[in-house]
Amino acid sequence: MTELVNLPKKRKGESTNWWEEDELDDFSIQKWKSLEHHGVIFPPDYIPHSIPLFYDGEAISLTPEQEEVATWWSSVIGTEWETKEIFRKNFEHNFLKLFTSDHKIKSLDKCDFKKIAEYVEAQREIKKARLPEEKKQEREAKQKIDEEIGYGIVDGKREKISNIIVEPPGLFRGRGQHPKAGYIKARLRPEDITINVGKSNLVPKCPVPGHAWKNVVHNSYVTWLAYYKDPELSFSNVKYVYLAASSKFKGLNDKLKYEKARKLRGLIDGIRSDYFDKIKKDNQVNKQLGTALYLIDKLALRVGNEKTEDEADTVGCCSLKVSNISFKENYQITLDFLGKDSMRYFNTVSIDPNVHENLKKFVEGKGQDEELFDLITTSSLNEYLKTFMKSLSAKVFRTYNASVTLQMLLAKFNNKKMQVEEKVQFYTDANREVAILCNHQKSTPKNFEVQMEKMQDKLKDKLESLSLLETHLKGFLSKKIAQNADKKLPTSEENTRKAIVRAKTSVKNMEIKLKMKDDNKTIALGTSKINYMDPRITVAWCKNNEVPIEKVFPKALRSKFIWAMYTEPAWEF
DNA sequence: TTGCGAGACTCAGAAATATTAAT
DNA sequence: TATTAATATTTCTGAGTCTCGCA
Repeated sequence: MTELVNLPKKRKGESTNWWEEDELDDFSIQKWKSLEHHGVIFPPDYIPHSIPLFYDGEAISLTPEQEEVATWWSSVIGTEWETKEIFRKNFEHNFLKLFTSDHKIKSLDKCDFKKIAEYVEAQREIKKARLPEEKKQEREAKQKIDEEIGYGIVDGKREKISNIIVEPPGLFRGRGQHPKAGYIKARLRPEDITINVGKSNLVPKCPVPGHAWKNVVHNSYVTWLAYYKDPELSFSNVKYVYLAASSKFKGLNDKLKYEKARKLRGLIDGIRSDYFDKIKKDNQVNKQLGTALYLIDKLALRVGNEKTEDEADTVGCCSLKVSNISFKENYQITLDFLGKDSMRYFNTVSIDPNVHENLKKFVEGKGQDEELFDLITTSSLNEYLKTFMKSLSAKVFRTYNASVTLQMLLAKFNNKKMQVEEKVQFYTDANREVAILCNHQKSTPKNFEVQMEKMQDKLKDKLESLSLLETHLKGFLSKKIAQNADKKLPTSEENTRKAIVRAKTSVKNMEIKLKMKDDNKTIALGTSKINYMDPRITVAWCKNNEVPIEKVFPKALRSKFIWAMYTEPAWEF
C-alpha cells in the first residue's frame, strides 16, 4: 500500500513515543518529574500618541493611561460593539473612573474620539501596506523569539508551549449578552504571574527589570507552567499557560478521553435500558434523571451547570427552563435555547412517548422561568453515571455520539474509484452531520450572498456554453454547421463531444461547490474535528481509501493527533 | 449532607493570518 | 505575471465541564 502518512522513524536507542509507553495510570497522579521553561512573554508597552479627545468640542489632553483606554474604544468605533448597550454602559462606567471626580468628562456620549479613531485607522493602513520583505522580517523575528522562549523541557523532552504571551490589556468582549462586556482588562505585570517549575530546575528569569514573579511553585500534579488572574476583573477566570496540543500532556489526555468514550460504547446498551427504566419509574427524581440523560444521549446536549450573575444567561440540559421547550403533535418537542457561547439551539425532534409524557408533567404548574429539571443537578446526574463506570460523566456522551456517528457514516463509503476530491467531499459531508449533531455553528461569512450570486452566474455561463456545444453537435449530426460557425467552437464532431464531456464535469463540479458552500454556510466543521471525533476513525478511513491524511487534517491537527497516525486500517472505534 | 467555590482542564467561534485561486 | 479575492488554517481568549475539599 502507498505510504500515506509521513511518520518519524524510530532510531536505535531513541526513547519510545509516549503513546507506545505503558504509563497511563502513572500520569493520572503525577504529571512530570522535571519541568523547565522560560516563563512568559509580556506584550509590548503602550506607546502614547498624544492625540487629544474632544469633549463638548474642547480638546482634552489625556494621561497615557487614559489615552490607551480611549484608543481601545476608538478602534471599536464602527463595529457593532460601539452600539452594544451593555458594552457601551460598562465601558463608560470604567472609562470615567480613570478621571478625577472634578474632571469635566462626565459622559461617553459627549466624548468625540474622531481624531484618535483617524489615528487608529492610519495605523491599520500602515500595517496593511507593509512590504512583503518587512512582513517576512517580522515573521522571522517572531519565530526567533518563539524558538527561544516558546518551548519548555518536560522530563528531558522539548515541548511547544501554547500561549506563551500573556493576554494583552484591552476591553473585555464577552459573548452574547455578557453582563460585564466592556470592562477593562488590565495590563499584567510579573507580579501577577505564578510560575510552576521543577524543584531542581532553574527558575525562569523575570523579563522585566526591577520586577519579580508573584510566586514560584513546584507542583508536579498539574500540567500548567504558569497562571495569572486579571487583578482588576473580579469576575474573570484564572488563565493558565499550558503546553501546545502536540505535547504529551495534551495528547495523552486526548487519547484517554477517546478511550473513555470507547468504553462507553461497550456499556451503552445497558445504560440506555437503565435510563428507560428510570423514565418509567414512579420516583420523580429518577424520572428526571432518566429523562435528562435521554436528552443528553439523543440530542448530544451539554450537561448545563448553574451559572452566576456575572455570566451570560445560557443553559444546557439540566438548566433548561420551561420557556425553552414546547410540545408538538406526534410526540415531537421543540427545544429553543441559548447554549454555550450564546449559540442558539433550535431543534424539533420526535422523542420517545414516555419521555414526552414526562416532560409534559415536569412543565405542569411551573412558570416560564422555572427549571424543567428542578429535582436534579449536574452533580446528581454525573453521580448516577458513575454507577456505570467510575470515570463516566455527561460530556463523554458527546464524544461517544460524535465518534459513533462519524464511523457509521464513513462506513457507507463504497466507491474507491472516486477522485480524491470527491472522497474528501464525502468525508466533509459526514463531518457536517456530526457538527450539526453537536450544534457547532458559525456566523454567515461576510459577503456571503454576493459570493453566492457570483457563483450562480458562473454556473449559468457554464450551462449556456454547454447547451451551445450541444446544438453545435446537433449541427454536425444534421450536417448543418454553417449557421453557428462560431470561431470558438470545436471544428470536428469528435472534439465537440470531448468538449461536451469537459463542460458537463465542469458544471457538475460547480454545482457541488455551490451546494457545499451553502450547506456549510452556518456550520462550523472544525470544532468536532478538533475535539469530538476520534482521529483514529479518520486515519483508518483514509488509509483504507487511499486518501492522503493532509487532505482532511491540516498540519496542526496532524501534530495534535500524532498518536493516532499509526492506526491500522482495520481499526474500529 | 449537601452545597458551594476554587482549581484545572476541555472546548467554542471570531478574528487574524497564510495560502490558493481567480482575474 | 501581478493583484486581488476567496478560502483554509492558526491564534486568541472566552465559556464550558467536572472534581475536590471545606464549612
